[in-house]
Amino acid sequence: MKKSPLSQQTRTDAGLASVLSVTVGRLARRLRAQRLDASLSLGQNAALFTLARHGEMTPGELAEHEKVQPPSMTRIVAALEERGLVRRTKHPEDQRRQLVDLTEEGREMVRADRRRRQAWMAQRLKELTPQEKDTLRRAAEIMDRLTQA
Amino acid sequence: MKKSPLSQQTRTDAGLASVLSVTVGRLARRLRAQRLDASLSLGQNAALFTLARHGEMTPGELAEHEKVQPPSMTRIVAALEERGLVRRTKHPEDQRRQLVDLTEEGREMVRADRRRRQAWMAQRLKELTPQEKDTLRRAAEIMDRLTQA
DNA sequence: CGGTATTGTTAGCAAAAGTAATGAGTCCTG
DNA sequence: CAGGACTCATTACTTTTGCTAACAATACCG
Repeated sequence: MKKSPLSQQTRTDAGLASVLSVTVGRLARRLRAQRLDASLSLGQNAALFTLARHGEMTPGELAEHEKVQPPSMTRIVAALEERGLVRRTKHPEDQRRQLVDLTEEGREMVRADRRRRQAWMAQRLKELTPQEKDTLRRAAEIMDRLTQA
Repeated sequence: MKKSPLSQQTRTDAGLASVLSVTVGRLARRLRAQRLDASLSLGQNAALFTLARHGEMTPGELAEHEKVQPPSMTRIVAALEERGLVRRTKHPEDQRRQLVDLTEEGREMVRADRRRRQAWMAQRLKELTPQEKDTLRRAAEIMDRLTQA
């Protein structure tokens, strides 16, 4: 089995941290550039996605989850609301807070976005073996946990 | 074996594409925020890292590799040169081109950065099993290939 | 030679996220 | 039960980071 250049730098935790940082940064840029139609920004998509996965939550929780500062989330939510993709309701027990949730239109957008992303990534994914895709699947879960900690 | 919420969305290529996009975006933000001292931006680090890995190359090649446009790389290289981390020399056979390479100081910075990142990530990585770290290692290589395609 | 292509840079701009300050609402304590 | 401290979201402003377009210098080719 041929040793790839990368593997030589990932033996240590520090090496893995470096490689992962660089790779993740590059892939994030690539994904941003890929978003053909300027339909939704990456952040907007992420918020929508999170709501779809976890259900309604407050802007603050959403910001915490996405690892952005509250003002950034305010902007994201405002943009999504303007487009009718989310709805804001007052928190029943605390008038300071709000609850953000997807509208049916928002849910459809999540589905549409998933189809759209496939246009670029599916080409790449198609070239991967099932094992490699499985690796990515499991890595996504692990990275997800990393961001939470 | 308990089924995680994520796995339900990654059965299809499109689902995997979505999850990966969101997770990668979030982790990239997290990493950016993590860069404690304002030592180097993510992009600067990535360029440095690439030079450390592949040796000297022209700004254009570097831009191509990092998936940014040439003007962006101009700025990154200028910033690195100003700090004495890289050196620019004229290409021996083509006066238009330049060759960018690390200085010894740059090499030390790569090492220092690796140690610095470890401060945050090592905490997370420590909680992972060897198998999980291996998954990340292999995923990094796969994602690396994805960005090249 | 003279025109075209390529490489890198400069200039100007736009998107996205951050910090600091503000307003509204809640909670707690004296 | 009033006043002060705290919390959540927002507004205002700045920073970061990348882009496109236009340009200068060099190389290549007919």
